[in-house]
Amino acid sequence: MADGRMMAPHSGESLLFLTDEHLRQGIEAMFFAYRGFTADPDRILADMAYGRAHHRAIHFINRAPGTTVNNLLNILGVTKQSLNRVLRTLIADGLVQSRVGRNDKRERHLYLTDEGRALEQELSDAQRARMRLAFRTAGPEAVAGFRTVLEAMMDPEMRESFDRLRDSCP
Amino acid sequence: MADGRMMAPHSGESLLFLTDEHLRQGIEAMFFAYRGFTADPDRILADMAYGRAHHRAIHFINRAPGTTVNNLLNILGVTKQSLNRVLRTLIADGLVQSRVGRNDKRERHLYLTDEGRALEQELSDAQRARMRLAFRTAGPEAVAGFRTVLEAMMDPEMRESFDRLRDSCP
DNA sequence: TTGGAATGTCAACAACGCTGACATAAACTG
DNA sequence: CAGTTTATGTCAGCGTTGTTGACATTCCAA
Repeated sequence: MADGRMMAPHSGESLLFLTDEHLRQGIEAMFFAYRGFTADPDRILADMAYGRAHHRAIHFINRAPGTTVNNLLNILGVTKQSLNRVLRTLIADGLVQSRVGRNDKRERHLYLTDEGRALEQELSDAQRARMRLAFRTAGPEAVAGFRTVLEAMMDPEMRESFDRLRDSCP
Repeated sequence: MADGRMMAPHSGESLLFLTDEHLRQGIEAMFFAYRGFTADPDRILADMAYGRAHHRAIHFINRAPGTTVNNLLNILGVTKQSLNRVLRTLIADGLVQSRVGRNDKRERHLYLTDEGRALEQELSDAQRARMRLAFRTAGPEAVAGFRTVLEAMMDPEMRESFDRLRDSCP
């Protein structure tokens, strides 16, 4: 099977970081880091009737107010039925407002209410605090490398969503 | 609320990468990259009756053969009841073998069978291939930064698990 | 105007987190 | 050494969130 250790001699010292052992460490680092990444919002949400799916919806509605259900679907990469359940509770609880489209009445445009924005703030503050500490600890060059590798790890469509969101905010 | 933009003037140019906008990009990068990270194994597992939880169990049993249920629990960060359901199916399907402890008969030591090792190989090959491509695209310095930031993002206990696993393999 | 495509909603099911109750084995205590 | 406490693992049941299937509404094009 594809063994990184086998190819190192061909490629010289500069590719030693591609041994299977290094790749496995990268894989495990992703696993453990993602747990930390979601830990703080998860703790906040556990007290309410919400979960990680609600957080994601709230995050991206805040990021792109007026977005449609379909658009949100593509960003989140779940089925509309799954998203719909989450949106239903958020709307019922008054965190999200859904407005029928002006031009196309099939579409629903989504906005956070004041209450929704407040929860979004609370969640992002917690998540940003951890990210800020990690970034500060690691330093600017490490952060640049972090972002480069993450972008290279995305599927092309996700990469597009990511770039589009990035470009939409100055 | 904690606004990175507000603190930039205090800290000078070297901390500009800590603005809320940069942090949010880091957060979204984690989200999209993790989707890519799990996409390939998920595709393989979807055809079987297994999911991501089975992959994680198989991965760490392979990494530390003979580990106990309790030990696996601490690494995976789930409840033993949740892990037990996964292990039960893996044992029933002959991918994992569970042996009663010699010294302490309460413990169960876990090993992959040949069949289990085969699935592990298939899953890691897919995941490593993506990681290898990302690492190669990004280059060694970016990879170093990637690992530095991820380690800084972990909770201390996860960081310990990560280090212990890393040190256990030369 | 009618048939198909797009959008969103409702219903039911599977994977996988969780808590609670329990059996067994080990360890401690009087 | 008997009785209690602690540790480990198993079984049962529930909640969140993913899935597919069926359907209503709206738009658009033949």
